[in-house]
Amino acid sequence: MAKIELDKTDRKILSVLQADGRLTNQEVAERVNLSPSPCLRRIRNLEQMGVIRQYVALLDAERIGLGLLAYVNVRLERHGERSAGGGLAPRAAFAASVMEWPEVVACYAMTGEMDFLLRVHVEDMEHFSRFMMETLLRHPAVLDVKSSFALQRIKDTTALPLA
Amino acid sequence: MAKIELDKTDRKILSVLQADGRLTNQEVAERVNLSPSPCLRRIRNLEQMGVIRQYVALLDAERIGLGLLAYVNVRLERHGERSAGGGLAPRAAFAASVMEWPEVVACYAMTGEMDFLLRVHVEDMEHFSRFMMETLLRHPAVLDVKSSFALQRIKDTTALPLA
DNA sequence: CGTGAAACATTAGCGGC
DNA sequence: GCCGCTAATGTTTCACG
Repeated sequence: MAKIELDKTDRKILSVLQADGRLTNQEVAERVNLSPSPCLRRIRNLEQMGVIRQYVALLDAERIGLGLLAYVNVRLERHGERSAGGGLAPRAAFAASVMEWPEVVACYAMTGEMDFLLRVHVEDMEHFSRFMMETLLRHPAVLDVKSSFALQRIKDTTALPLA
Repeated sequence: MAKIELDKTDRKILSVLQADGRLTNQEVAERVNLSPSPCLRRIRNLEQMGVIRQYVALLDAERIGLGLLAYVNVRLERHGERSAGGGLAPRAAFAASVMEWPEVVACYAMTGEMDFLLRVHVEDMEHFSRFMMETLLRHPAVLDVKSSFALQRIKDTTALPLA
């Protein structure tokens, strides 16, 4: 959880791996002007410290049939921060449900009037509508929602700035 | 851009690589019950078709010192959808600027009252404030903005649902 | 940090279902 | 068409200087 100090070489390595996570260690080593073994030691260290969280393949949403991207603001019921009946508080119950819904790829608790912001990938508006009616709006913790739909992707990168 | 047909094996491969993008071809092959060569051919094919867009390393924002995540709604000036002076229209000018700002990791044009939704990673509130005052609000295309800050990450995955 | 060598992975060609 | 074998080439990953 704490911030970790990174030297220039570490940052170069991270920048290279943020752009291509499948580079061979040899290629990374070349690009950061190191020989393979110290480079590998640094990479393993960055993995160990949790600076590198994961390696993943990124898919093209449209090519796998997910043509609609929505951001949904959710407001929860206010009553029962501690449930009387022994159930979960609304926030915990909602968080648990979100983990189960595959179309919700991201969910953050936020400041402001809305409690949560969801990123939702679905095939089309019909599927979105079904998800709303049959799942999200039926959830007992949900008070109301406001949805917006992506018209155009200007930029979307997983690469964080390494100042 | 078009949707691509995937059989069960392709979907298994994608699901495995979305969870770990550095698996060796041999390991992928084992998990999908294929021998290495057809598995590799399928993976290369999925890359070629653009279903797999990219392989990346995901970093932990906090551990590299980015402790604050904001979502910023931006509304643009309405006048001059085509600029008289030969400059870019506000939307195009704004999009071009967004590409240059490293703290903005995502930007979508959206339906609704706000024109754009930005995801912004910064060190702390002071840096956010500086980014607002000195960069975003100074941009000639920007009319006004509304910011919300992430209090808690419930879920955030790059893995898309493979229905 | 760099070198070298063993273990392991990738990938093209070819034959079979 | 798609699968699986084999064999050459390239990569990873140590112990050690």
